[in-house]
Amino acid sequence: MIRLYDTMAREKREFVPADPKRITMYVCGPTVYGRAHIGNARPAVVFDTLRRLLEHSYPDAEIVYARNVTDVDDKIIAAAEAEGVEPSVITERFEKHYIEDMGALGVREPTIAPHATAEIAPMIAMIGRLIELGHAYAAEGHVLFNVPSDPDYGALSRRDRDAMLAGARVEVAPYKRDPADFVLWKPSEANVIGWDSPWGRGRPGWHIECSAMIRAHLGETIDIHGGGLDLIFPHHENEIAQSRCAHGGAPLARYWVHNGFVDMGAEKMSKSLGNVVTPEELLKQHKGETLRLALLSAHYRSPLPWTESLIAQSKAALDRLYRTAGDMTPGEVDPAVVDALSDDLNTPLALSRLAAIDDPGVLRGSAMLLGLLGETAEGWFRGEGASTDIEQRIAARTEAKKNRDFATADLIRDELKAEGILLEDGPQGTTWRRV
RNA sequence: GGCCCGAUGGCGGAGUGGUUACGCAGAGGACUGCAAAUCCUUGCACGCCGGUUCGAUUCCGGCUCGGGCCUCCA
Repeated sequence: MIRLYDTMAREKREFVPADPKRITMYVCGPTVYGRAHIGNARPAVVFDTLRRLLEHSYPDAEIVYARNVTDVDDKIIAAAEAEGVEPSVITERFEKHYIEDMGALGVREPTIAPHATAEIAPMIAMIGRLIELGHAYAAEGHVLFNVPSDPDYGALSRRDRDAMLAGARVEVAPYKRDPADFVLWKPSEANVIGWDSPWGRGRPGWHIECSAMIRAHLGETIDIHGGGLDLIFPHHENEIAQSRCAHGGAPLARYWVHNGFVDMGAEKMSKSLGNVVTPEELLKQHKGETLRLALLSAHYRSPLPWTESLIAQSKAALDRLYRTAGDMTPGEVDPAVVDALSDDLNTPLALSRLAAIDDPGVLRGSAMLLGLLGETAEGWFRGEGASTDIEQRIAARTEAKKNRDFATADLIRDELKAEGILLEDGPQGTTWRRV
């Protein structure tokens, strides 16, 4: 039995899929205008791990995991203008990077990756439906969702209208009927990317994108909707309002799962704060798997302080796990690991249980549920590349040792160490690894 | 200001009404020509003040500190 903390209920709930043969999960993906940072990678890794758990726990079910790509957005438009290229040049480049970066962290590609620009028709259809039903209105080329038309608005973020407006940081546009109304469709000037619509040439707002794509690919009600804590309000609140109002009250998602932030120092890592560190940079120094373990070392809802020490600890922990697992093929999954993950994806507890496994096959099989120990110990410790030279020098050292010429033996060992190769003398002879 | 979350040893981080995980780092020992790795042993914690209780790190209240959201954000 899997239990998940549901943000809507503010408590852990037993996960029961609506259809045990087809489990649907949607996670808000990247807006592809720049390189992802390690904070962006957290939801990718967390929900990738949840997906692996679902696949393990529901072997007979189809697990449909959708992660969207937002490829129309004002930041994309700005980036394209700055480079003097079409927006698609920007979005294709950064989507490619996103897939590479996440792939390096052991994140599998989702089942479906809908792109906003390819789904304009369903968005227009949903907006039209909301207008028909009196939940939205057109004004000066915009279409706005009328928040007061939805009595349940605010249920996810637990805010009432006064609270939402009290601290509003943005000026209220004059064409809004209500200050809380948000945009479903906005006009595009002639030189800006846009599509024809009943309300003129324009482009979709951010929130409608997810609602329309969920409906198109997964249905009116999905099992799990995921994303970062900062998306609860307004993004997910607005998604809920759009979808529920367009679908006669059907709830958008049965479980709302939100991950906490990666922190730099005391505050969250974010592009607007400018305190980001990217997988791109980190991968020059560290293996992706080390970064993945670091991201899984705290519970997904807790803040995760990102430090050099965390990376070093993760690396050391993986060295030990790989030493135990060796090159054994994956075996049974340890039920203790499944239990830990099944309790609201308690990855730190699962990791501690991994550390207690002696059997190499069971260890590898269990670790792979977390997307870890995916390569051989040989690959982890030695990497790719020729090694006959190394083997020859080790043989020379072994010969020197046999002659009790320890000066020569130590010289060879020191030389190799300077090249980043560490020798270890065991009962079966000398082995080596890269450090 | 409103809403929400958190505070655990040198670091990361679970968990629990009573004997306090686990990992990393440290110390000692075994092993080793010396190392490394491994194994054994080991020190170190539950923000503050009250309350409930036979007993609280764990439950309740207050406080302090930190963080998040309040229409850019994973």
